[in-house]
Amino acid sequence: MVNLATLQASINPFCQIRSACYLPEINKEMGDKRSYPHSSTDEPPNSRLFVIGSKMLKEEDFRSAFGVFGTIEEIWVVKDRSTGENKGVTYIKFAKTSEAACALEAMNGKSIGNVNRSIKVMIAASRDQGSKRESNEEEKTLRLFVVVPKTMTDSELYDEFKTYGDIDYANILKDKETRESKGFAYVKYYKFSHAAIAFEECDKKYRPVFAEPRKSQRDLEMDRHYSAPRGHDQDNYSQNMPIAPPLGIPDFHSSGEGFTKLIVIASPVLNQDQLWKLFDIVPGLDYCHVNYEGRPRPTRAVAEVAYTSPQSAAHAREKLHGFEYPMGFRLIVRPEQDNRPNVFAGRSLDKPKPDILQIAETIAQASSLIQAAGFSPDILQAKLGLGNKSNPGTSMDLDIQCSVKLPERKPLAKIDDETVARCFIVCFPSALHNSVLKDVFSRFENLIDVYMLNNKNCGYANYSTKKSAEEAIKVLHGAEIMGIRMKVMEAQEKPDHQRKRQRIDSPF
DNA sequence: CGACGGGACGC
DNA sequence: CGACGGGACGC
Repeated sequence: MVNLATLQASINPFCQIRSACYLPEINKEMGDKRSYPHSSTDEPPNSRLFVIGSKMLKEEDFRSAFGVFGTIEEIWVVKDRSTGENKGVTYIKFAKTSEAACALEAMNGKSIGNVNRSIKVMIAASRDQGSKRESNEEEKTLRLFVVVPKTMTDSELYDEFKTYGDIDYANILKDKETRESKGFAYVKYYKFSHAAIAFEECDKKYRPVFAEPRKSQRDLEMDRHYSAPRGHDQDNYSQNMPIAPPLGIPDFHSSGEGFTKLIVIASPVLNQDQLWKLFDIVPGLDYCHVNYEGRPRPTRAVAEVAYTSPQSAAHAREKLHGFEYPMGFRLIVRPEQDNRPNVFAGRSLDKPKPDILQIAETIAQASSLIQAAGFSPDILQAKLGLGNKSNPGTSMDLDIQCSVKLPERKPLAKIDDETVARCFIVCFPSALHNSVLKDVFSRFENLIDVYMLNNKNCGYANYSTKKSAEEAIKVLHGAEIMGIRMKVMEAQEKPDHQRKRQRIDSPF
């Protein structure tokens, strides 16, 4: 038996228990589908429990034990169809996911009614999948998949969602090469009830869903076993890492042997001349050819960069791989042929780490480039670890070519600020890249997000203050940026049916 | 002259 | 041990 006190004690603080005032409603007649449209489905997700217990337990036993956690929509004690015998399993449908979560966490393993045996409480599998269980069951109740503004960082996401419970990790998905946000993220909690509260209470703009579980380790091993039976695996544990480490900038210390040609992945806003100047920092540049990939507008530049000696190529790779140029884009620099001769096996790499003199030299060499490209030298210094206090953002300013004078960049909006003003943006003849948009529109404070619609030349910039949107319009409307003509005007209100419900914080 | 985004994890 | 019933034209 459990009493209310033990229940309360076992319920976590993030889970709001329904008080007695809800009980009369619970006690009214059940099974009325018109008032509980979801009672026979699993909506909202993970709101239906599957309870294994004694065949002696009656509906009322479940009602009195589980009713305290919230609104029960239906209790179904399964009986044998022909004999009518209680089969010892029961479905309990709650109105809310968090209610089911609290009930599960509090009641699993407890005994109820007058039966001196513990019950087992699980999330009911959806009706169509029968009784078969996911290989890694728990994950589907702990992990949310959310849409996030492109301007959001991992730690902002973490801070935003930690208000609902203890977070295992909060990872924004990023392009493997450019490291730009893809605009969605996983947030994993340690407890189902925390994930459930986040699912229900977070701002609707995040469009949360419970994430589909990743393939289990066993499944992955099976796959590997049948496809590529090579070597040992190294990382199936990343899903359990607290916060994804920034992808290392691997292998800075490659030997100066084996390759003279590099493949460079870079921002599509860079032209061949800019890339040439950058790679020409390292003596021995032979040529630099650029192609642009991505339709309808380029999403990246792919350059073939060759040096006259392997030492130069290795040096360029070492200095420039992972370098953020421009803001938001890390260069990817790798040998054209990555199946290098295995010089690593024989001897250890005794090449020293770049020392302070080398770095200083690089900076000196870079200065002319920086001048030419319109960067400020202290940003590069900061980037290479010598720098002064300024610009903690560690990213470089873009070389924005603009027909009008742009203000300095300003802080973005606080992460939970609401959009109060929107600019409608039209680019002609083609859309500007995200990183350029972000740079330009963040010159007016409190930018929330800026984006172009898919395959269109128009988009929106969202601000949390009306003043900024107005200033952006005043400055940018009619301007020409990177050769693109801009129209920036006040956005019409969304049509009614697409307006998302937003929190209303204003007292008025 | 353009109007309302986006959804899956390195093998 | 242990996985899917019942209801059914009304206000």
